[in-house]
Parts: sequence; structure tokens; C-alpha cells
Amino acid sequence: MPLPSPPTRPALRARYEARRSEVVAAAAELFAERGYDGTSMSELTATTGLAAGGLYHYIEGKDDLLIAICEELLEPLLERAREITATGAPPVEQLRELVAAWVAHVVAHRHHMLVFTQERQAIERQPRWRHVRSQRKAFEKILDDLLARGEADGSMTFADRRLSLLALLGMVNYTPQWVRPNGRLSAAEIADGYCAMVLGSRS
Amino acid sequence: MPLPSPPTRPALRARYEARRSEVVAAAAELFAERGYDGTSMSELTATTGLAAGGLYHYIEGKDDLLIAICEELLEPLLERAREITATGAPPVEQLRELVAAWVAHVVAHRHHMLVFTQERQAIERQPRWRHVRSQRKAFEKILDDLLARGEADGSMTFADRRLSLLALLGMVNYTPQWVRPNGRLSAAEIADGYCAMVLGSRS
DNA sequence: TCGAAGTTCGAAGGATTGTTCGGTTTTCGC
DNA sequence: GCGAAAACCGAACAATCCTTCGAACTTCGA
Repeated sequence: MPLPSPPTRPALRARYEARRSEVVAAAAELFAERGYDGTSMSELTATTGLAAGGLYHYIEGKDDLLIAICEELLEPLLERAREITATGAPPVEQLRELVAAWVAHVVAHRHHMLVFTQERQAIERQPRWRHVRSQRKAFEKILDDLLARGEADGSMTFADRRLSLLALLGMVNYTPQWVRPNGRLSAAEIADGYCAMVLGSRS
Repeated sequence: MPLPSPPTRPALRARYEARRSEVVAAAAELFAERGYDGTSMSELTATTGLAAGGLYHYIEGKDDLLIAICEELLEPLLERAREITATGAPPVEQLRELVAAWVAHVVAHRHHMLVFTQERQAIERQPRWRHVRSQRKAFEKILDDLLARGEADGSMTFADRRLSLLALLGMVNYTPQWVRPNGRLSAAEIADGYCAMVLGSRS
């Protein structure tokens, strides 16, 4: 079952998708602030300017928004990660590049990320959540493989590689909870700091 | 407004508190699994065995449970942190001790911790949430002061002390999302790994 | 054993929520 | 400018959900 009424005329398709993305962005901001279950559809109609009926022109339901937020967040990140690991650069350089892109992405899409990390239970009770899960798993595997290659060629040393991976995930996932736009540290500085801790601070 | 009917007879007080704590524990497990707003009171009556009316004998309302979970989690942790920092031991040793106690606490109370970290929005919309906030702030200040003392006496080195603090918070807060009872790593091993990363892995 | 305090029940109420649907207005292609 | 597709409205619906309340049952102290 696709969207309630996706336009068939190609010329209108772009406008439709843009408007839908606006709705998803508004939902991300609201969900990040009040929580998924804590946000009512009437709050969403208020911030989008659309009435109830108009809103459902762009989404299948409230669940749909949650999945859309996660996919909008994970898809470009996963693609960038695959680009970086395909360069053939040394593992340490790849890691620095990947963490930099990752942190920048997380900071730029704070609201999406907050929903992704804070609404795990709400996401997991959706029927379509398995796709989100597979995307997250794929990203974590890219990271783990990268650390494994660095460990194998001796350019990285870990007391416990899996723990270092989990620690890195923890640091980055926590970032949107404290980072502010125009904050003291840039995304690149934050990423550098994280890499230093994971790699043992021997630059 | 205290609880609906706290028993005045001292002999019954203990039984009452114990039963209440059971209810809070059951709520913590449910909230951790399904989310606060995603859990209905009827699910709570099902797992506690109490009917609706009996349940409200021990709690003021659903909000009360959320606050109780946070306080049961933070109070003993904060007390332990104060004990450790009052010993006068060298900062590095105090940090190792504190992180070990912290991780052990987080692992032992996974469900409470998951509610505390995942239901931030639900907590912040409660009227009584300021007490929880002050306890969290107090704990973070203890940690920050400890790092500051270590930096001051030269026993610790940070590229950016605040970033190291936030990274540590991220690692530990993320732990309950992946840790399993009887998992591969003990709480002490996890804590050691975290300390090594924050302190620069020069043991 | 008696009376009171404590505990539990479960149906009912009041409020909110996500979603639908018929109709109206706007926009686009020709 | 005409007709159809698209966009939008908003009242109404069905389903939950949290909480209350009066009554019944159990336990304790004397």
C-alpha cells in the first residue's frame, strides 16, 4: 500500500516530495522535543499549517512518520560510509573521515537523530522497523570491519575491539543531546576528540 | 500531597514500601521495553497482579512511577559518588573507583537506566522533574570536578576536558542498550575500558 | 474475638487521540 | 478557459486510556 495519493503527473512529483519532507522534518522536531507518543497529531497540524485531512494526504499514518525520519537519517549516512570505505585509504584515515562525516551528519540532523535514539521502543513496535534495523546493523558492521582492519595491520590497538566500538557508538549517539548549533566545538573538533579516545590518543 | 494512603502503623510501613518498590520495578521493566507512553496502566495491572484500584493504592499516578524510577536510580549512585570523592585518594584512583561503581550500578539497574535515558521527554514534562534534573546535574558536577582536579595536578591530560566528560557520559549511558546479564564482559572490565579511553590508555 | 486500619476490587467516567470521508478549493495540462 | 487531477478542509467516529470511587475483603492489635 503506497501513499494515499501520490501524484501521477511527473511535474507535481517534486513538489509533493518536498512538501512531504517538510512534514517529516516538522515531525522530527516535535518528536525530538515531546516524544513520539507524547506528540499529538493536532500538534503536528498546528506546526505544519495543514489540517488533519491535508496531513494524511502526505503520510500513511503516524507510524509512517517515524520510519520516514529514520530512513531520511540513515540512508545518506550509510551511503557516505560506503564511499569512504571504498577509497582504499589506510584504516586510520578512513576512520577519521568516517567519524567526521558521522558526527557532522548527527549534528546537522539533531532532531532526526534524537528521534532515532530516544524512540527505540516506538520504532521497534512498528511493522516496518526491520528495514531501519538492517540499516543500523549495516552501519555498525562497516565500523566494526574498519576497526578490525586497523587492528589486523597494526595501525590500531584495542584492549577490546568490541568495547571500543560500543563506546564510540555511545559517544556519537549521545552527542545530539548536548550539542548546540554554533556551540563552542565544531563537528570536526568533536569528531577528532572521539577518534583520539578510541585510538588511544597517540596521534 | 503524599501517597493516597500511606499506612500509619509502623509495622505495616515496611510491607507497604516493599510492595510499592515491586510496583516501581515492574513499571521500570515495562517502560524500558515498551516506552512510558507506550505502556498502558492495564499492562501494569497485568504484571503486578493488582487491579486498577489496588495499583493506585501505592502510587499517585502514572507520572509518579516515572519520577520514582529515576530517584531509585540516582539517589544511591549519587551517595556512592560522594563517598568516593570524599576519600582523598588521588584523582585517577577516584575516577577508576567511581566509573566502576557507576557502570556496575547501570548494569544492575538496566531497566531503571533505560527509562532514565530513553524517556527524557516524558520525564521533563512532569511537574516534579526538577529534582531529578538536579540529581543528574549534581552527579555530572562531581565527575567534572574530578576530571578538573586530575588535570590540575597533572595526573590526567585532556585535549578538551568537557568533551571527555561528555564522551564518558555517552559511553556509560549507552551501556544498558547492549549489555546483557552474564555477558562476555563484566561490569569491571567495561569500566576499565572506558577509563582507559578517557584517560588516554596510558595505564 | 471485635473493631479499625489496611488492602484490593472492578465497573464507570471523562478526556484525548489517530484516522476517515465527503465535499470544496486550488492548480495544472491542453 | 475547461476539465480533471491534486490539495486541502474539518467535523465526526471509534478506540483507548488514566483515574476515581464506593464497596468488599483481609489483616492486625488489644
